Amino acid sequence: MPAVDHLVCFALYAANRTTTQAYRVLLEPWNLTYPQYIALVTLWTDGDQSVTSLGEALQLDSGTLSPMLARMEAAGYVTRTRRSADERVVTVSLTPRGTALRTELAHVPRCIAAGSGLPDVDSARELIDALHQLTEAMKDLRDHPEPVIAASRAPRTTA
Amino acid sequence: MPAVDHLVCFALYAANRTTTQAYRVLLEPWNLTYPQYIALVTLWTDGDQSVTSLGEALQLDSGTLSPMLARMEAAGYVTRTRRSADERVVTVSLTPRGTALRTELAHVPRCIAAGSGLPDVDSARELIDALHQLTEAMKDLRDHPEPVIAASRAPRTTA
DNA sequence: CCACATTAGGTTGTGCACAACAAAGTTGTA
DNA sequence: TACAACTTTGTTGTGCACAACCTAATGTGG
Repeated sequence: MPAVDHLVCFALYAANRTTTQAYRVLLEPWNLTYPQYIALVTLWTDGDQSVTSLGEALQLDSGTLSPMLARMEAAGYVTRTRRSADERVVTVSLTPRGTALRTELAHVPRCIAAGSGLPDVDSARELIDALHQLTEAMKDLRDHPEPVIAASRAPRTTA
Repeated sequence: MPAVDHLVCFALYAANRTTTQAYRVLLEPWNLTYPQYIALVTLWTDGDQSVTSLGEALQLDSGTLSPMLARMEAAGYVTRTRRSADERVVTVSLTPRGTALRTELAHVPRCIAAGSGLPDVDSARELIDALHQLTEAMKDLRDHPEPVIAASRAPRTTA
């Protein structure tokens, strides 16, 4: 077994890429990527909204979203219009075609859920909770990096 | 709470990016990225090896590794030499500088482990196992995509 | 030996991520 | 009303990921 397989970070990294690959197979007929799909899920569920709002939901910044939304607009799934009340804000709206995808892609979450190997909703929620906790812990670490003490003897786990 | 937060796939996606961001803070002084770091971990642990072997360990293909290893060679951390016995094979070897990083970066896994919020080695292993199982399930799905049956009523979980 | 398939690695093109920066609009305040 | 500070979005440059393709080297059957 490769050395990195003992690290939480690598298990996360590998699982994320493999999941993205599974989505790729499902989404390819619509020329959609996984990040584009979750943007659509957000728009379907929470409705048309600003770039910033979408970025907060997906935890992505404008450097990622601007080109991605431009591609989705070119594909005819969304439109981008500046609000007259505040010309800084761009509202991302679903087109009829983008709205129709909600029905066309209804099999996607079913395929993923059925193929996930997770036996029920509770085990899925447990995994989600564990990942959310890890995310929050890593945000702390990212935003408050402890000064490196060379001689530190922190408790040892294998993250 | 954003709609996508109920999906296993998004929890995975967000946790992976946030973990990478935490590593970025730790690795930035050495101009290393997270994928470069796990390549080094593999070389430190399993020794010099071919590009293919490294790709199997990290689950990455030559399209990703070739440019990355070229950057690591330019940084002076590894060398790439063709084997005389089989000129197709390139051996990736640690330079003295690359080997020295193992000591210099010894704080990195400690910082991540201490900041991960995982209380002990057992809980880390549980999470790793759950992620490995998910990875294998997603590999199955990726490699054997079931033909989409529009009327399928698969058991519902929220993956 | 020769034609062919196979294998290893590299190249090209597209799409995220993200840091750093730029530009335009809005707001608070002197 | 000026004008500096702030907000929102977009742009640029770098580095993964990965599909598709290419080349060189090796192996294999005839």
